[in-house]
Amino acid sequence: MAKEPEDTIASRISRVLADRIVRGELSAGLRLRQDHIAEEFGTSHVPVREAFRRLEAQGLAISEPRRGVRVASFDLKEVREVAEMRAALEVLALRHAAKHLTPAILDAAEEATREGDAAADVHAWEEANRRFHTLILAPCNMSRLLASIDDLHAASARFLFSAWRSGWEKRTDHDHRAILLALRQGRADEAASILERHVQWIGRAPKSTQKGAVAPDAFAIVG
Amino acid sequence: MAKEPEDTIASRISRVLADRIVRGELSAGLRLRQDHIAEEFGTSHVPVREAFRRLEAQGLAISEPRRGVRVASFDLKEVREVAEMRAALEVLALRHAAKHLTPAILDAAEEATREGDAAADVHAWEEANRRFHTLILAPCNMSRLLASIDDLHAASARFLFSAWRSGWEKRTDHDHRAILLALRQGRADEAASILERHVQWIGRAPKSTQKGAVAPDAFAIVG
DNA sequence: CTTCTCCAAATTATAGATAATTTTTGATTC
DNA sequence: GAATCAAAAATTATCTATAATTTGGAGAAG
Repeated sequence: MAKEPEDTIASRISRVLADRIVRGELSAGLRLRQDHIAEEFGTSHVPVREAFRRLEAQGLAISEPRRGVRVASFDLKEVREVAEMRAALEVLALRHAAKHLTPAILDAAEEATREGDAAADVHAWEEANRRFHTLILAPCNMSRLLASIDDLHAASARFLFSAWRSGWEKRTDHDHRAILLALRQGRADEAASILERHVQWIGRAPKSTQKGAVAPDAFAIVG
Repeated sequence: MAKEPEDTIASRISRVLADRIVRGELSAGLRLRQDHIAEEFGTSHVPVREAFRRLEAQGLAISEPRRGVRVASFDLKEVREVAEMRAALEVLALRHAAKHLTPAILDAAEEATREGDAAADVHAWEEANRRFHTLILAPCNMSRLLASIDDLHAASARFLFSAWRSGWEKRTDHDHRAILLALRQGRADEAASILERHVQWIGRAPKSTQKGAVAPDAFAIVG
């Protein structure tokens, strides 16, 4: 057993690189040299180039012909753009998912919220947050929509991690609970409008401090 | 001069293949054999594989490891999904674009609508239709959003071409004109809601006739 | 100190080879 | 004649080696 679900080398590489970029281990603008990466993964450059194409499509890397591939940079404008796209698409997904939501799913989503509240660091919080959103949206059963949302979520997480590089304090996610309450009571429209506002909080007036650091309070809700 | 804007062979291949898939020249389920394609384009298989990754990300092809790549199939459910995503994202784009629209842009969009009304075949109509949408949305200046809309537009066009394989009759696009009128009068919200309804007409009850052919009238508006 | 030339490094792409896997074909059996 | 299983062919996925092109910088000339 113990067979890995990643079948091609290229997909494994793109997954690992995407994770590193999102977590901030590879900083914006950094050049991704195919030969180095090939060496690290013990492969040739061919699957590496395929992985680059995938990252490019996800918006995590940009490729300039004959000049190589580098980690995509992102500014506040793009963060807002991603937040608005997520808001629009997650609302759509929730509208379709609502009628398929079961109490069991809502309980699992509530558990995810609790885990987020208890998270020790930003990575644990993000993992729980992502699970919450996935749980309530997946029942829409629209694969293309869910894939797009997933890519946007990764872009959001990247911003979140970069902003919260240092310092993390526990908080309680009231929006998640309000969404769940509305869903339990069958008020799907209200749940959707809370979700819309909730997601759009990302990238709102980060008020960077002197040294480029960012004030954590500006992101009271980053779901 | 006459230098082509496509710099890498891989991007050229993916563009040509995407066009063929959208136009229906490559039918759903067809296997894309890398060596054959490599031979056709006079290249090796490496850029072909890169092109495959791009097509996969666009949802035009699906790749099964060790079993190769085939043209993605699509059913009515996915067409509706794409239509709803387009509606959500185009509304978002228009809301941001509205304040940057100039009379010159609106005139160009009106000209595109006229060309669509006069189109001799479905390909000419689609080209004009696409130009209309691009013209009024591009000023939102959100590159990621516009790229997503473009991919969705390609998926829509694919469905349109497959449904309208035989038979094409001229029509007048009242929705486009209503959108332009609302924009000229500064009623962006109304323009957005017409656009939302307009785009969602795609994939509504195609009522296929006996032989799998589709009744053109079912797609009175396919924008 | 600026500008120019030239060289090294990196990317893009070609060609050919190999192992693994899928598909097809063919032979054998019931 | 149909079904089944094995051999053969085709295809994918990958590696190695190499050519062409381009960028970027090091060092020389003004």
